[in-house]
Amino acid sequence: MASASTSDPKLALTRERILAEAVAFADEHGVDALTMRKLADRLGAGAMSLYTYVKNKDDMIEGMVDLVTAEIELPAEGEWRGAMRDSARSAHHVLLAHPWAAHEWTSRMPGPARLAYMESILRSLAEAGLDEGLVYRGYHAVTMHIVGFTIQELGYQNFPSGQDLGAVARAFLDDLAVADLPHLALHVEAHLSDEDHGDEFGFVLDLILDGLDRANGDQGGRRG
Amino acid sequence: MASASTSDPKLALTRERILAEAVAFADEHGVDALTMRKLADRLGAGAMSLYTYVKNKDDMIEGMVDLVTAEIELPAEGEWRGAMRDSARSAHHVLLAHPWAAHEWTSRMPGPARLAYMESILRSLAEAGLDEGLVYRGYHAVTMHIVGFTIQELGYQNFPSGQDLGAVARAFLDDLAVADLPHLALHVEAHLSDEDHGDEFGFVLDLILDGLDRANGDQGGRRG
DNA sequence: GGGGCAGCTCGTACGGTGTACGGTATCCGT
DNA sequence: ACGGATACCGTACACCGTACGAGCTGCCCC
Repeated sequence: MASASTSDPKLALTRERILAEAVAFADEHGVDALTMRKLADRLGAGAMSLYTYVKNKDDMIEGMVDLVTAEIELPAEGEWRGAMRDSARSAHHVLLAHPWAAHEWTSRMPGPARLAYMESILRSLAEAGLDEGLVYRGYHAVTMHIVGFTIQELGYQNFPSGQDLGAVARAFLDDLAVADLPHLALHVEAHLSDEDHGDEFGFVLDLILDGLDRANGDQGGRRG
Repeated sequence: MASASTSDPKLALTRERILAEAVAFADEHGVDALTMRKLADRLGAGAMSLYTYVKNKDDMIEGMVDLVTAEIELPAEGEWRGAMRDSARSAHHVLLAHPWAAHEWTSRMPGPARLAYMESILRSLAEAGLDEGLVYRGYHAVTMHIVGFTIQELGYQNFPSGQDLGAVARAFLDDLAVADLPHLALHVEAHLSDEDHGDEFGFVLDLILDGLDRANGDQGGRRG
């Protein structure tokens, strides 16, 4: 019956528990608000106790990113386009569910889960029969799209904090010399009345996958 | 003969001088090492004096990002594919020259220079005759690619700090169970012997631009 | 000329951070 | 029973962003 969520004093400290609680905290309050003292409080421990399981704060955040990465569904075997799409979409969802993670992802060394993730993408592309150079480029294109797009997307919803985009964008437009920025004004209006612009993430992803497919037909696939 | 670079006591404090010096400092030591005290020292001023010209540190970094953005060459009028490519390449160069900037770009409100930049991309796409929905999606695809790709690229060279990628990647591979990650091992080897993989940035950019072109032919361009 | 005021400069101080260090408590192998 | 490892954590330190208010100018209006 006892919930383990906040400060059950009987629960032993472990690296896993620390990382899980840190992820939960970052999800709730943002990674900037995460401090060793506050996290320790939440775990019912002293701040310095965490350092038994964690080298330092950077190491901890690295571990958090890896924990999040482990949630991503890896590309299945078989038809590569669909598998890649599904996995990319899963990564997109996971990174949106932990809005701080994409940003950290880009500036830290990969842990074991992320290495496994990288491996799986590369394998999927290689087993699709892509030319070696195309695997190299395709890997960059796809992963770049996944985290780049998500970061960009999160940027839009993080502008102030919490309130809806509409009010912000409105104020934004009113403040600036809209007359000088007509296309931007239109674009923001489009954002306001979104919903029916559909699946942007998938749109660009398909541009990339189509391009890889086509490039492969031109130079590699046809040759074999 | 007197250089104005570091602490000429006669130079008046201005927002422009502060931002320029802050950018220079961040270029040299990274944005994490940038503190108000150290920056003030460099300017031959007291830390609190900066606050006359800058609301707070966040405001300052916003200004720094905007200053950097102003270096980007906007897309020229005329043939849109070439113009977009040139501008994207310019943005890519600028963001590589200020390695901290791409990361900040994604988490801060745009200032005047960035608004102008956004406007110019949107205008270029619109004047290319793209369908309204394609302008919306194309804008996101292109800008996402520029900063996403650059961030990813910088991630690779920021792993430790300063030393060359080769040694790091080697150590990296040796540590990990390479046998379990064969495709990743291959990929890292490819990174080690780079130089001839060519223009990755342009490769993906072309995938996107080609895709937009094609999508426009299918639904918009043909109709008009 | 003089008095006031506005704006720039910045010393000091406060509440916060990450974490080094050393002390204590608890357990385990002998 | 006891010695040593291990987990825990209180205290302290250096450093951070920045609120506050005191000093110093230089200008305007009487």
